[in-house]
Amino acid sequence: MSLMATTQQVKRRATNQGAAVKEALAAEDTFRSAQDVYATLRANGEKIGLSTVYRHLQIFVDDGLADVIHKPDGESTYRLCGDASTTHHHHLVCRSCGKAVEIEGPAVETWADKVAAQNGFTDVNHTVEIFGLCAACAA
Amino acid sequence: MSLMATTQQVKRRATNQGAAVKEALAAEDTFRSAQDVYATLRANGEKIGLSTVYRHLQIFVDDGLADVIHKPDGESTYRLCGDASTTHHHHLVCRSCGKAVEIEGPAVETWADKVAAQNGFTDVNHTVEIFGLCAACAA
DNA sequence: GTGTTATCGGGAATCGTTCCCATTATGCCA
DNA sequence: TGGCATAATGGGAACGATTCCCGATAACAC
Repeated sequence: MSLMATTQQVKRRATNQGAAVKEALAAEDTFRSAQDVYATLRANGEKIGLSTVYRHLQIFVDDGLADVIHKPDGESTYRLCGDASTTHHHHLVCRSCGKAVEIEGPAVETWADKVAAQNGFTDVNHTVEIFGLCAACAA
Repeated sequence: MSLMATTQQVKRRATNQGAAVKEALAAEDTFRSAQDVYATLRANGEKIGLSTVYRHLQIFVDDGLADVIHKPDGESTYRLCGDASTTHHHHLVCRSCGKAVEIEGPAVETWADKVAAQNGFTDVNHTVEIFGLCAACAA
């Protein structure tokens, strides 16, 4: 994103399901799919529907509480990332286990904006994700 | 990609359909979805099935003739990019019309590899796509 | 030509995600 | 504290992109 970084939170109701989803995400520092989170919650005996999981994940993203990564296979994965005030950053993600490390690359940001401007592009944003095998999974 | 840059082409049969798909892609310098290409071909009276379009697009990717971009909405889009020997590059893509400009950022490549190495990640690759509105679409 | 076999294509199947809507539960106010 | 307005829920249907299956078709070699 580049414009509208407001992230204005709308009033929302506190529900068990919402808390459960957040908790599930908070439990791991990996990017997890909606289906995955749903399965985990159900396995824990949580009473929640798939729609609700999707709903909350999207809300977290809208509120700037979570980041999304679209895996090459098309699946969307989510991960809580600090709070809404955290600066823009990217991720180094393990292809195998999903574990992610937040990284920053100021140079990339400016480079992206410059290149876009040179080509007459406006309203620019970019995606930069680095995939690899973490030390643990390499074994 | 970082390893396996071999791009070994298997012997393939020359078919009208394969040629048609390549032609359709070659006609525009924009990233286009399989559905889009299929619709265009059918509109042109081409006799081809959707499966075949997907098949050839995937073949182009495997042979290193085309690049893929997974749009945020999950749709995959394809574009012919020089030939297999072309160097690794990224794209500046118009969110609206799909028009793409090939860009290079040597600094980004080295930065990505360095960051990954520092965190113990191996077998690294990365995706860098810049989205924006091209001058034409901004109007 | 003829035969072998890669390729085609249409429809069924899959998969992630969104939509719909009657039911439930939260938060506010009296 | 009780009751109400309405946000949130969830299960199943709907959807769109992609893949799979497999009998029919067409390339290429001899």
